[in-house]
Amino acid sequence: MGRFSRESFVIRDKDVLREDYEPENLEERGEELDEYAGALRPVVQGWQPNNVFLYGVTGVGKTAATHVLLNELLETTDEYDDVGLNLVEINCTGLTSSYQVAVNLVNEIRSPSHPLTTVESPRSTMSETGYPQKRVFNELYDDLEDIGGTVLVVLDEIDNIGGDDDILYELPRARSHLDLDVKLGVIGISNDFKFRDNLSPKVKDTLCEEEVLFPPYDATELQNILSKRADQALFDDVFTSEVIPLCAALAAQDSGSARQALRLLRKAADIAQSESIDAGEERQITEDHVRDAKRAIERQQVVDGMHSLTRHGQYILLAMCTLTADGDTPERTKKIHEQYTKLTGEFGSEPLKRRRLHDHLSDLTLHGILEQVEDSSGRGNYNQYKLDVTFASALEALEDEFDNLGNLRRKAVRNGLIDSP
DNA sequence: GATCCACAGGAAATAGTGGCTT
DNA sequence: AAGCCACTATTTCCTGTGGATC
Repeated sequence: MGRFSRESFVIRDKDVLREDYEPENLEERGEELDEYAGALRPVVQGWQPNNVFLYGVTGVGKTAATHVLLNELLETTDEYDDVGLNLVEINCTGLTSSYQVAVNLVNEIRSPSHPLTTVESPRSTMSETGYPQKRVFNELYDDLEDIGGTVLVVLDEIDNIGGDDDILYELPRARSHLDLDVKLGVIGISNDFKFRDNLSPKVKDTLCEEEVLFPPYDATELQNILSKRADQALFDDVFTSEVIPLCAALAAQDSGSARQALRLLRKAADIAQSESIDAGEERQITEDHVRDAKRAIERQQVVDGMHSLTRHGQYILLAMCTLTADGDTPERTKKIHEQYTKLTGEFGSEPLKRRRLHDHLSDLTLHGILEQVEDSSGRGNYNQYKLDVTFASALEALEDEFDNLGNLRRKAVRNGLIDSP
């Protein structure tokens, strides 16, 4: 059997398990779809669209529901001459300000692949910074006016912009204020329930006309979703009867996210698949594969997180590792700062101030690399931190970034934290 | 019980980088 | 080239908190 055999044992169609795969029918979201569709109905009549806000944690079908409904809506409006429906959709991941969202909207409209780009006015895209904010909004209005008809602007993961909600104020304003010939609707999709509360009052009034809540899936719903997907993606009888309930249960406990559940199943299938190839015969997916998958996914996320740290983030993680090797964790921020300051000295770089260290530490905590621990000394509510990943994986990640960690590794071996290489 | 200590974390200012306009 | 503009990372300043201390 060759190393690159095309034979596939477990997986029939891997695409069906991919994160970006969107089924034509969305399971278990009947009520939400009805409510959502109701909010979009004015579009069919050619009326001013509602602004719609969708709330729910990641992986509960908000984006999928949007695509399902908007496709239906496009098909329906195609039947009528008097409604010209156009869509502009962007994902706001990584965009931290209204300014950036506006620039990305403009660029999306102008991107050559966008169906709304007209041949007559091939405007060039804007750079991400440099213009006054006013200018960017004006360009956006101009573009929207050129498109005309009914325009639905979909802002996925809009909570990324945090408190800076200018764009949400400006977009609805564009339709009434600039007497444009455009019927404009905004669809905002947020993973964060609190996002609504943080919006300024002027935005809340106009924008939150319709809201649809997407609750997390429970284990039963996840099982149903997974079964449907597994039927397509996997060969028959390649998994034991506990596999799907287990994936569903693990995901339901944690996030209620279908994305997470599918990720587990896919990874478990991957593992079983490569075992099968090694063995040269089919190996069923088992509970153990799912548990291995869970571990592998978590480890990968943390390792990715560690590699994307800034230089000082790495110093701080290194400081935490040395403290751990000395058996001193959990440790108060003060001691962490001392250790960190010593380390930066050794590497000939200036240490950050105390305040900034706090930010880095809570950042690392947020990414699951450190864990904040209750202070046991009885004194005040001070923060203490310890590694929330194995020492081995932290050291491994750090060794990719630093050269001289031999001492640290030896000390860790002496203290039984890791095995000798 | 008033005061102090040591820290957490918010808000605003600053520095450095890089693009845009005139 | 000068003067804007926005971004990110960081520093400075400051308020609040809860146990410790007097």
